[in-house]
Formats: sequence, structure tokens, C-alpha cells
Amino acid sequence: MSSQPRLTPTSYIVLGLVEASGEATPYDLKRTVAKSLGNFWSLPHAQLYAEPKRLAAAGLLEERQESSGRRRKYYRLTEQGGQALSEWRSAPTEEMTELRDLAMLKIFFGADPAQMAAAQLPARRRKLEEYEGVHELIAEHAPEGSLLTLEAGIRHEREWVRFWSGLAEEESEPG
Amino acid sequence: MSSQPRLTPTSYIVLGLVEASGEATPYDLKRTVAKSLGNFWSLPHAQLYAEPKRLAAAGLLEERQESSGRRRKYYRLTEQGGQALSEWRSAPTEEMTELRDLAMLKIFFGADPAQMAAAQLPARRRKLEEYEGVHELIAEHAPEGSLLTLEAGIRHEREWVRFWSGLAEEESEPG
DNA sequence: GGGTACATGTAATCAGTTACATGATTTA
DNA sequence: TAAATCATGTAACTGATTACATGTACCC
Repeated sequence: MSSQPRLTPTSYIVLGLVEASGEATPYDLKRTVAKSLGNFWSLPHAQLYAEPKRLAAAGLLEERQESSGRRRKYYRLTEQGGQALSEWRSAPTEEMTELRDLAMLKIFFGADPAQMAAAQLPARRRKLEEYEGVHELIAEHAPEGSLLTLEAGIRHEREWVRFWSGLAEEESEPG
Repeated sequence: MSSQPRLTPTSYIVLGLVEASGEATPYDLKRTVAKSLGNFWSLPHAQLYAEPKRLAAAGLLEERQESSGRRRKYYRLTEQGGQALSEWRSAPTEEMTELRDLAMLKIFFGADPAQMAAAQLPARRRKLEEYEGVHELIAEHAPEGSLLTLEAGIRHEREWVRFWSGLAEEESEPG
């Protein structure tokens, strides 16, 4: 009768993705993460095998295994799992993520800002462009939640680009 | 002769803080983190006991214990530790932290944006004000690195405030 | 002089990461 | 048909978090 283990963000990611799919294998989850969620909250694929198992043991997912061929494991929400997900999702949170940015950590400890900016700026710009491309592609049909997430990501990338631009050494115009 | 264990960000935080102090006990580190670094990269205090021990075993810190009274442990950088820190610090990184924001995760999975905004906005505003207060206090004398870190934090908080403001339900003016 | 908060640390657990392993498809 | 890549998973490790535990100083 499934004593509750601690539910982590990873747990809810799995529950949420399974809900969206109806039924999914860990590999399905992996692909979905790669496409949609992974940009702002990625997970190593091993967790997408381990976590559903935990959740199934806790009674929040139901596991079904193919009896032949690849013997894939399919998961779907149980009543209990659906309820846990709804409760979590509809509970507003004040929690605020820390920056935890490696480049900033180095700067905190005295690294040269201009040098760090030289490495960060192009990477941030690339990422920003990528996001903006995706946004254009999916703006019409994507569910509101994933659009908003993407938009938040874009805003913060823009902020990073502004920030690092300010620290980058000015390239003097040739001529 | 101390085989290198994996050095994590936590390791460099400890090395960096010890370098800044000259010599420090885990409790000193804890207080320093609480004041300066903890806002953008916090650690549970137990790690500030465990990690110096690891680093000492690896030859990057030198441990000295009081022989009486509280028998505190004092740590200072070894040559090797100083070098590891310098190398890490001066290596520019392209790595980009993901957002990993709980509220956004809930929204991704369909939570009501206005409700989430109602919880996030005041919290973000408080944090922003706090940062701005600290900034005014230390702007004159703080080392460049910690000022920049704080400024990055402020910019991102502002972005969050803008973002959630856009999602918050407009309070209709009474009258 | 008894309680409360600060100081200092250890132990146990567990989630997350890395590494390993192998079967099925596709492609050259 | 060999090589490479995709699909599917398990095992081992270890850093991070939580919980526990005790000593010292301060306060009423």
C-alpha cells in the first residue's frame, strides 16, 4: 500500500510528462524532455528509468511490460498519481531559484570579467537565437505553459546578453 | 600523495572562501556564505564540514586542529590548493545554467499563470528590494567580483518582476 | 541556574550522475 | 554484412541533503 517516498521535482516532471502522453516508456519521456523541457530543466536519461520505477512502487504510476520483443515498460498515471500531480501543480510557490551560474561564481572569486564575457557572450547569443527560432515555430500551436516557459527563458537570455555585453571589452572598429 | 577526487563547484567555493580568509573554520565559512555568496549559490552547512575534509585529504587544504577547548578545525590553502583554484578561476567557461525555476515548472505543466504570479511577485519584489539595499550599502568598498554578482542578481530579479507582473491579474481600481 | 540560542560536528540516507552493457535498426 | 547509431536498460558511486547529537555561551 505504498508509503509515500519523497516527491522531488524530478518526480513531478515524470508525472507531468506521463499525464501528457497518456502512456509512455522511459524512452518516450527522454525524447520529450529533449525536445521541450530539457532546455530549462534537463535530466540524465537514467533518471527517466529510475524515477518511474520509484513512482510505480509508490502507487503513483502503473507499470505494464511488453511480454515479447523489446519488453518495453509502459507507464500511466494512477488515480493517486493524478491527484498528487494536480495538488502539486495548483499549489502556488514562493520558492525562488538561485542563479547558480558557474561563470558568475568565477567572477565572484575574482576572475576577469572581460575574459569571462568573451566566452559567455557568443554562447548566450547562440542560445537566444535558438530559443527565438523555436518560439517562432511553435507560437501558434504550442500549449500556453510551454510557450510561457520559453518566453521566460528568452527574457533571461536577453538579460544575460546585455549583462555580458556590458562587461565585454569593446572591439574597436577597424578603419 | 593525494589522488585528485572530482572537484565540484562546492569544492571551489570552499577553496575560494578559504583563500579570502587566509584561514577559516567551517563555521567561519558558513557565516561568510550566509552573508555574501548564499544568495546566489547556497550550501547546507554540513557540506562546509565535509568538503574541507575531502580537500584536505586531497592535499588542497591543510588542516589544523585546536588542541583544547572547542577543538576547532582550521583550514588554509596549500600551494596545490591555490594552484587548483587559480586554474579553475581563470578558465573561461561557456557553461550556461538552466533556469530550473519551480514556479515555471508548474506553469509548464499547466498551472494557472495568474495564480502563480500572485505568489511569486511579492516574493520577487521583496528579494529585489533586499538586493538593492545591500548594493547601496556595499557599492563603495566591496570587491568587484561580489558587486558584479550582486548586480547580475538584481537584473534577473527585475526581469522576474517584469515577467510575473505581465501575468498577474490586473487589480481593477476600486471606484 | 535553567532555558534558549549559537557553535560545531558526525551519521545515515538518497537522489543524481556516470559508467557499463546489450539488443535492434539503419546505412554504407 | 559490417559499422554505426538508436533504443533500452542496470549497476555502482558519491555528492548533497536531512537528521541527529552535544558542547558552550548568553539571558532571564
